[in-house]
Amino acid sequence: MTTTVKLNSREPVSKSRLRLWLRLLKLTSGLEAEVRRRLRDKHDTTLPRFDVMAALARYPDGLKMSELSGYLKVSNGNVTGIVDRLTDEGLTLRVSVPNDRRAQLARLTPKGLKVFEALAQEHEAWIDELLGDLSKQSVAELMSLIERVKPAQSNEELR
Amino acid sequence: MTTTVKLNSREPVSKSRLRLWLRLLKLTSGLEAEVRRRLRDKHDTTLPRFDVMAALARYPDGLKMSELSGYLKVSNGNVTGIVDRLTDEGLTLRVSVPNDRRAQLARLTPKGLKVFEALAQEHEAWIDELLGDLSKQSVAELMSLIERVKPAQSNEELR
DNA sequence: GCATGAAATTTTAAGCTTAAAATATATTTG
DNA sequence: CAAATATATTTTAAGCTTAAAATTTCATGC
Repeated sequence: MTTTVKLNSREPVSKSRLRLWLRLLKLTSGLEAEVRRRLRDKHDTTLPRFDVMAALARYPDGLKMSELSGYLKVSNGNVTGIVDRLTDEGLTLRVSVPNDRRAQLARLTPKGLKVFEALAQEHEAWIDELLGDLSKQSVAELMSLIERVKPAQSNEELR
Repeated sequence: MTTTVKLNSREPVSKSRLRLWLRLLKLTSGLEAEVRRRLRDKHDTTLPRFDVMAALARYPDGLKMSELSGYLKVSNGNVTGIVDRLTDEGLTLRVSVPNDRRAQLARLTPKGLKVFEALAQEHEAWIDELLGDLSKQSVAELMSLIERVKPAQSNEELR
């Protein structure tokens, strides 16, 4: 239940924070690249498409385009394109909103839901495999350390 | 020097690994977005440009285009475009390699080096600020936990 | 009711990214 | 040495991403 660590007191903390950041970035970028690769090679899809489907799966009644982009923290124009392409493939559709002809709900089609559920299950297995070196304890320790970084939680506004 | 953690034994470890992964991704994406924002707003540049300059700063004699893309783990065509634009701005240049007319070295210009050094100094301060909630100890603990994940180190080949 | 401003979305322009094709040069091999 | 193969790089096509401009519709105030 404990971790013991040697501290290098010679180095200023700003340098070790930078090294940690670069390591963190290398780790997440590498894992993310592997997930992208598998999505492409095994399922002919992409991470952005997966993210959009995951958001819509969580909201079965659909999300307005602006809600979707807010939820995913990407631009409006961005989701326009992704939903366009998902719609071309029959995985999503746009539903008009009563009493507001400006807005539209994006929704998963039944096919889209089915595709996403299979994808999500595989995705969880991939992560389990890729993080397989982390024991339950290490996972818990990492989670608790990560939570200490403010922007992680109050992700809303950093500016 | 120790960390104590409550373990939720109810949850399968695959689920907690997935939650950790999503948290990690949210943290690094948020921090990276903030760095990109500052590079753009304060210095009218981008993270890929910064990464290329950082690589070239580490190799003052220059890197072949393929070495550069290998070092940064991006495609060949990718660095072609970035170096093109850096060269347009007078920050890099291409030097032909003796005895091999196929290859070219990318190098920082003196101006490029000056620009990068200022940028790098600010960048380190940003990271120090953004990770300011992590004590020296937390940094060391995080680093040691991260190192446990295999792909982080043997980044060469996941496939 | 009509003008004005606000809100929701799409379009546009520019850059990043990749895989695959194309080009140019080098090396190997018959 | 000529042909085939390998290597280094660029080009191309498609998708992702953003900020800013453009469009459409709604709400407010006169």
